[in-house]
Amino acid sequence: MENYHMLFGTSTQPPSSTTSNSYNFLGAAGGGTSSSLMRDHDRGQAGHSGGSFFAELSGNSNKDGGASPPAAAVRGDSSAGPAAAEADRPAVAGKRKGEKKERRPRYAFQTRSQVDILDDGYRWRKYGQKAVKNNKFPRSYYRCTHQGCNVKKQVQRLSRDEGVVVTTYEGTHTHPIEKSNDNFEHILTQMQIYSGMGSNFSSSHNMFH
DNA sequence: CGCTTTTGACCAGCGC
DNA sequence: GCGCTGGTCAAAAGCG
Repeated sequence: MENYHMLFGTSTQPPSSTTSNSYNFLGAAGGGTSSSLMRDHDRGQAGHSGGSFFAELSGNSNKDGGASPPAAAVRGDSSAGPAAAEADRPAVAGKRKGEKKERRPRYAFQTRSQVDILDDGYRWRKYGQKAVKNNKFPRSYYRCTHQGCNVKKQVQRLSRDEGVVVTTYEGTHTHPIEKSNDNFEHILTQMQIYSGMGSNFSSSHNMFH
């Protein structure tokens, strides 16, 4: 798993190692103020234009900065649900406890694959699926089944390139991999990364070997 | 029998 | 203020 972590990076390591297409893990390095991550942005346009895809993924942990990010994220809490609703269903007010916005690094990368589910050695449980506006393919939400491991992952296939799957990891695993990541390593080799210039990525050649 | 997937509904943030 | 979009939950179904 070491390598895993290393690859994803921590952004601290500038990709100076090689100018050639390195992995496009958008490291976190948020500006502190958690701007809404890829909210509207061009999103679908991934095809061309500047390398940044997901723009900045939040992740900075500077809580000490004072300006704590809007904790509003935690839904639930009072939920202010009208009494009526309560009768029907306890609403979603499941988690009252604010998770504390622990720094949750996000790493996104793209792969060329026929299947959405890449076996990275961890066990994931799907907890949702939603159709996004610009993509005809739905986005799937996964969560690591390991207890205490809050890592989430979302997988989405680009409509413009059905062969491209965008995977976004959120958080870091606090437990060892269950399976040999040998397989995952293999996947890494096929990771495509096109940092924006269309010409470059094409060199990916097939991964079906 | 246990776990995973599926699916609809709900909720919060943002844009208009 | 309303509507849209995205993210999550939870109940039920499905599969090994």
